[in-house]
Amino acid sequence: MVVTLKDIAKETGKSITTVSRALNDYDEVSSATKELVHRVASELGYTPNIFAQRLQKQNTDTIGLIIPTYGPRFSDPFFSELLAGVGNRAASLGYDLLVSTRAPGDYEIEAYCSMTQGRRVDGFVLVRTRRKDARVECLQKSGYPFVAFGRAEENINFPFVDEDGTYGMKTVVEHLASLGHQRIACIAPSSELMFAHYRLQGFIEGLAEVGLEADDSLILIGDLTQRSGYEQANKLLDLPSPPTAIAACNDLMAFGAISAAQERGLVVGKDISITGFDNIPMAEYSHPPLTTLHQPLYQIGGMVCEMLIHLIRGESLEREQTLLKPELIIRQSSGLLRS
Amino acid sequence: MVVTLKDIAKETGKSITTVSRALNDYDEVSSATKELVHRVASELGYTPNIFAQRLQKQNTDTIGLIIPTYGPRFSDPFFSELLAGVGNRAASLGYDLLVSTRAPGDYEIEAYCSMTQGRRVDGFVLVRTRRKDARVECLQKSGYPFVAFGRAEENINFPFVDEDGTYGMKTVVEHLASLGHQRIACIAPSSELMFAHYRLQGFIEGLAEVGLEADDSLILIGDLTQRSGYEQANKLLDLPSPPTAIAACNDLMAFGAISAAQERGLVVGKDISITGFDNIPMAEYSHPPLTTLHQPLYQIGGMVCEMLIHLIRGESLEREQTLLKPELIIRQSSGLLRS
DNA sequence: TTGAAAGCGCTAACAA
DNA sequence: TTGTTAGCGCTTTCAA
Repeated sequence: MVVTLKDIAKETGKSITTVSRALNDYDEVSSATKELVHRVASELGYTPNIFAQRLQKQNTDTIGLIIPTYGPRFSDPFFSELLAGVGNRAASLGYDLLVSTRAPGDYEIEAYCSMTQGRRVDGFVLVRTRRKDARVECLQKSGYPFVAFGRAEENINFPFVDEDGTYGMKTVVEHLASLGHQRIACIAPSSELMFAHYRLQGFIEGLAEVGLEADDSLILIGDLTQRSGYEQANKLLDLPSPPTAIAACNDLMAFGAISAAQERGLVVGKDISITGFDNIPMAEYSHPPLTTLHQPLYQIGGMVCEMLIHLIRGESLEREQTLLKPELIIRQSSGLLRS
Repeated sequence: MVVTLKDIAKETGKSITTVSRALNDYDEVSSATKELVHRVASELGYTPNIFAQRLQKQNTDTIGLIIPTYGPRFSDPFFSELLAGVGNRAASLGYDLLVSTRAPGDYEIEAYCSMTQGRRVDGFVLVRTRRKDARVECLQKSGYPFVAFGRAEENINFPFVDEDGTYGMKTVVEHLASLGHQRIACIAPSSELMFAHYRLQGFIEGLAEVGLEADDSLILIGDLTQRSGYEQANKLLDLPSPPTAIAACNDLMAFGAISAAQERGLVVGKDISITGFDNIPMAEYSHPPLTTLHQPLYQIGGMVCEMLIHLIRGESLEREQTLLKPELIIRQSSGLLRS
């Protein structure tokens, strides 16, 4: 039923070896034989058995991506776009993409172990690096190639693509300060997440650069969801002297903050300025449209994937580590301080 | 370097066969041998070579999921949650998940072909069925097991889980009518998508049931994105006699419609009612919180995945086809008609 | 330019 | 209860 090399060999009167060589376009095979073999192969509808190939070649032509799913109702537009970027690039380079979804924690590492020990994949794309990242340790120990979207702490070295969150948040603070804001709050995710660390650092440095004092009561921790943006913004707005601007560290939390402000009758962009980070497609059509920092997730996914495949193939990387400058997109959610 | 059965055989003095049988817990192996083999195996850090197993067993223990990515900036929270549901269930049942991302169209079918012809997966999860669905044809022809999230046209039969969109939209229309709305508009995706077809049908039937006339000028086509919700809502609001309520066929478009209304100074839930469908997590924390229909995507992903694995294992399904009743979640985006 | 034969690591039919 | 042997479909020496 399923066509194998053997069938083609029988049909053409050649040996299995010759057929294999012809199909793999070896130089030593005569062009007549090649043509014959190819014709018969396509007539019979031959497709190689990839497991036989993989067993023989001891590789998998597959890359692994383990998506950290926060919460039971995991629904982050961030990952859709990244996944599309990784997936499409992998396909175009002839690689399969094995995806696993795990909540961060113990079981997450098991997923990596089962993929590495079972040699199911040739390498990994690692997303959303963390300060003390067991995944990085695990992969470095196992010697598996991987490329991360995100950096680690200074002393740990690996190939990555990352956006310069520090720079990004600085430009946001600068922007808000230039609009006259002096009490600027920040809703940041736990600094356990490296990107959050860098963004928060940018927020603090940004304040210093424009000559504003950092006020700890204006820095709250969120969990990246719209809900937590809403909750933390409410806390900020309840302060005796509330901020006139809120810089959220991602768009989703910014949306939540906007809802909280609007619920109190504030006009966002006038009474209060709120900014995000990521520029997810929704940011353009929210009310008001969101001032945020653009992150080209689809492209980043592609870059990371391509770097990984180079690594897997033993090729050297043009750049081991890339830091992208996010672009500030000014929309109507930020505006002049009302005097 | 890599430990194989051979190594364990050498170490224990048993044959490769016995070792294999011991590790696979065959009855006929003496418990002493089993224990010995297991001990040595774990001492040596043995893990089976899955490709050898798959070559031998002629199966893959892998299921395929091809995500249709609409547009270059694919960012649909819908799929994140579904993916998590499928992925987690697959993992817990011992299956790998091979994901491919393709824009609907010609290349999409290629992805299915390469997965089927290469026998890379044991079966497929099919998402977002379409009226004339080349994927269904392709899979039915190839005889590959698959389970869909979504139905096809009446004459085509396959296992699926789906939400009853017709019922859902009827309850929405009923709800809006009970609030006094008479001019109710609908923003629906192209009826090419089966779920859109059912939802639109529910909208129309719902109008009839409450004794309202359907007005074609109040039914516009969107593409599921926030942007198109925004654009279509603007068209509706520009009508000489604009609707007092808009039922969008998904949450994202509802958000876009809300933005459009708010931009004109309308208070959503008072001056105009706007509803969605899906109840993505954002719906709860938007401004105003969105009246919508809940779809348990995570659970649906799990169900579909589990059904597929039953099918792959040749087990019979408890239910071949499941239709879920979506629950209406009433929030503040819908309210009494202003007189 | 081609073919025979070995082997990738595993499972399973058959024999002992 | 265990071992021998064959074979899954492929690639790759080695020899002709």
